[in-house]
Amino acid sequence: MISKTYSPQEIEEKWYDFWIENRFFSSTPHPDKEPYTIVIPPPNVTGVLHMGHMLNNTIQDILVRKARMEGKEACWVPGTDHASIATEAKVVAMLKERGIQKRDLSRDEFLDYCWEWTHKYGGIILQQLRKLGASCDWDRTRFTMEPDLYDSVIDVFIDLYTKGDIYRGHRMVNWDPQARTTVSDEEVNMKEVNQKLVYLRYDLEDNSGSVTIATTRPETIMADVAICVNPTDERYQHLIGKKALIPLIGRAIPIIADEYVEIEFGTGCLKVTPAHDTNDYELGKKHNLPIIDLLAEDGTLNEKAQILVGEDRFVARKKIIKLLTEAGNLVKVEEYRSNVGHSERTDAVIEPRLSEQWFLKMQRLSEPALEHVMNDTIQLIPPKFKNTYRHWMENVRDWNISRQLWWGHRIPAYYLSDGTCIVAKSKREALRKAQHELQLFALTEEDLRQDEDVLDTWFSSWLWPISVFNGIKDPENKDINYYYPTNDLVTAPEILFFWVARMIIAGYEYKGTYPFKNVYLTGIVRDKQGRKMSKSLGNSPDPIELIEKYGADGVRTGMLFSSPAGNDLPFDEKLVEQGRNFCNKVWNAFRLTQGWEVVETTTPNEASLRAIAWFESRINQTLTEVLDLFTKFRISDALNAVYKLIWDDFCAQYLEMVKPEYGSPIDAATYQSTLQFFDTLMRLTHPFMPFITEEIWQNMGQRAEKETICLAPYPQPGAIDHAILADFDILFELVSAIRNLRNTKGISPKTALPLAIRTDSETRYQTLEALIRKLANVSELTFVQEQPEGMSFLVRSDEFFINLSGEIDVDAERETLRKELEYTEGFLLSVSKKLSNERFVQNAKGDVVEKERQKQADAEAKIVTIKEALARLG
RNA sequence: GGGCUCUUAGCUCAGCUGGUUCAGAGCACCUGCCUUACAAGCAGGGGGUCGGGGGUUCGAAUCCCUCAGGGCCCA
Repeated sequence: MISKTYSPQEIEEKWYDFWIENRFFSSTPHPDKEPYTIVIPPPNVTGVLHMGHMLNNTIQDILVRKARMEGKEACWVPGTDHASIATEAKVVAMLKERGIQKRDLSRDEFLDYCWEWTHKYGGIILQQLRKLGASCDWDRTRFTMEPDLYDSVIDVFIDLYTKGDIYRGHRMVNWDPQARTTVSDEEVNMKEVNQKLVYLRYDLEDNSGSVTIATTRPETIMADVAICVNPTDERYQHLIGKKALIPLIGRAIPIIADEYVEIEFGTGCLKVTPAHDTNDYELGKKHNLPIIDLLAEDGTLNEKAQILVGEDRFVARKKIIKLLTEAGNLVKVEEYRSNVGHSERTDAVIEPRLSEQWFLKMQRLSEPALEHVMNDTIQLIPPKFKNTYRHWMENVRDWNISRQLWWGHRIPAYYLSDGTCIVAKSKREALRKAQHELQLFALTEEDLRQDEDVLDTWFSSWLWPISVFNGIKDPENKDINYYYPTNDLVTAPEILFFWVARMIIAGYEYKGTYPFKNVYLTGIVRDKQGRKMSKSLGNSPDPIELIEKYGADGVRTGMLFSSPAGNDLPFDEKLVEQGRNFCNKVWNAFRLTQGWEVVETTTPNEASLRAIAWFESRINQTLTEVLDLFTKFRISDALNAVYKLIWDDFCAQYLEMVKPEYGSPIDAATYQSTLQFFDTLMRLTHPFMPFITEEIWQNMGQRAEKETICLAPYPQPGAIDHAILADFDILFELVSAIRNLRNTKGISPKTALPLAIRTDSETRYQTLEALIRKLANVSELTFVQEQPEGMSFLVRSDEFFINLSGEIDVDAERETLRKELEYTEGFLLSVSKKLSNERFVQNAKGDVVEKERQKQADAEAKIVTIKEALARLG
């Protein structure tokens, strides 16, 4: 006997192993088949599965499974990226536990630990994806640090450098003093914090007075190189050209004028500190001011500060206020709220810092990437992201691609002792270049020093759709030619610029075409309070535990129930519960059919014949709808349509129609049709719920040894008989009305009732008679012209009577009819008003007017029926 | 401060290029049921002036303006 509830645990592993053993998900180029390709957004190699991954990968799996069933050569490439900062942070923490400091290790030693970490934890997230049912081609698993992908990154760097797109320069960058590396603008989170705005008096060098400036960063005054006022500010005209003395250290700096200074802010006098503020840096360049950098890379003050050397910037800030107070330079302190950048990785306050970095020029590269999104060659879903994308691309800044880290692709630049820089694939290559191009024949490899920095992780993942097929190193290989451009990319909107835009750029630069046709941007999974789910907040359920509790299919559908593209998904375990319940529903429908005794000798009864004809059309109608929703990437809506088809139409209606009497067998023809429908439904549902559909599909008939629903054809819609669908809508209304009557009168569903119908279309009800009897438990069905004894009610314009001995509440019935009449008359009035409005008849489209006329006629007929019924009640 | 976006039932959302008295779905809720597939279920039911105001139109949840509030991105 089959279990009463569906038990996913026993089934999921069995089928996943079966799929893998038979390599159903592995793909090779088949020139005669249409390819369908997705590359996974590579998760951090150090990561574990979170709710965002679940949503994201469920959607990818649905798309790829459907394509596979549609006969396409489906290829979903999995993999991970090396995540420089995140991985280093974890490795550093691991070393700390073992009592080892990163700075005590050589680069190679440290990298050994990184690999150790990667090998230990690197596979976890991919293993977890299997639990979800992900149908990736695991043989193609890639990692951004594996040799071919590593080489691709280096080759691209050299290529872009040779083209003149990569340059080295001093720039103000975002410095994370805790991680001791640069981070990109995108990795800086602005947070509003309370600060102190400190007013400081600088005495003039000529003793003619003083000037007061306001600053939030008093610890940087030792790096001041000027004081700037607005040239139109009358208060300070007399000061321009004079010199002021920096408090505590007494260095003289000029007072200059520039429109940049806001007269209203603070005192209208700005201290200019080019090394420690981006705007000041620009101002300094404009006025040819020197640069004094008083911060070390760990955020402490260096010897250039002269005082407080070695103190952390925040400690120094407190201490210097005390010193300034003692020296009598402190005028006042105000509370001030402003935005301060924090590192996404370490949450340290970002320091604008001047340093030598590598940059990629974005202007030329971004042009095709902007154009082809705007003209929909690449489609963003939902399209509202086009605006955001354009805004970013039109204001794109050069990309700082160097990171002061060790774990990553080391920049292939080699320096001679005089600082000359040679970009080459290897030290040997660099040496050869130096010897030939610079005529330095005496040079040895010992004289070359490789750049210490690695490339930004995104500088490897932007090649992902190409490099996973080795399309950089071997541009004409079979795989890249077949699978590229890929079809769909599914990812989170937060990395639209980090990653998506840059992949598009790389696609056009290296393949001359788009990397993917559609970008589906999922929502962000949030908790009930609207907060983003994150590990640090601890507000996220463990996805694996969820799967164990509800089953992978339940979790997949649960996540999808309320997640239209681009909209956030407020997660609620109730959704997953609903998903599990759905599985159970399907399971029990299967149980029902398995319990039937089938006899070959009898033929289908009238109810079954009608039911089969109806469901045939109904299934085709839904199929058409689902396929259309898929083309619009409305996956959640597609699931909902499938859900309703199975639960409402198949289980609640169809199965009840064909279900034999208790203890009676079912005829073979009806049984076969039902199984056929079930088969179609399972194939339709398989992309959403791969495990349970495979289990049922395998058990509902004889299957060949290596047959799988994964490769069974996806259902295609056939003809829809709209007349029968319309008839059944009336049937359902009628059955509902009778059940409602039973409910309000307290009549058991087991009590059969006689039904009389007064109608102009008897044939319609004649064809439905068997079903009316069965679904509403009607004992006899007659057609009448006059009112018989009993209760009456309306469905559309037809009147129905049920003889309930002695239980008629005439007043209540009259009241119901009166309400119905009132409503219908109101309806008729509004329709008639519309039709008597000449401008409506003139302006509205013909079919709209025609519809209104139909409504008018229907309403009039209905009013007549109601009035007659009322008249009979007296 | 600039740009984008959103506001519809108690909750989460759907309602495309205006056209049924148009206001919908799921969950939640209420009533009655252990009916021989399923209580993770069955049958039935209530619930909203579509954020406020103004405008365009024969007709507005849908288009325009404005106000209020939320979110995201950028400075």
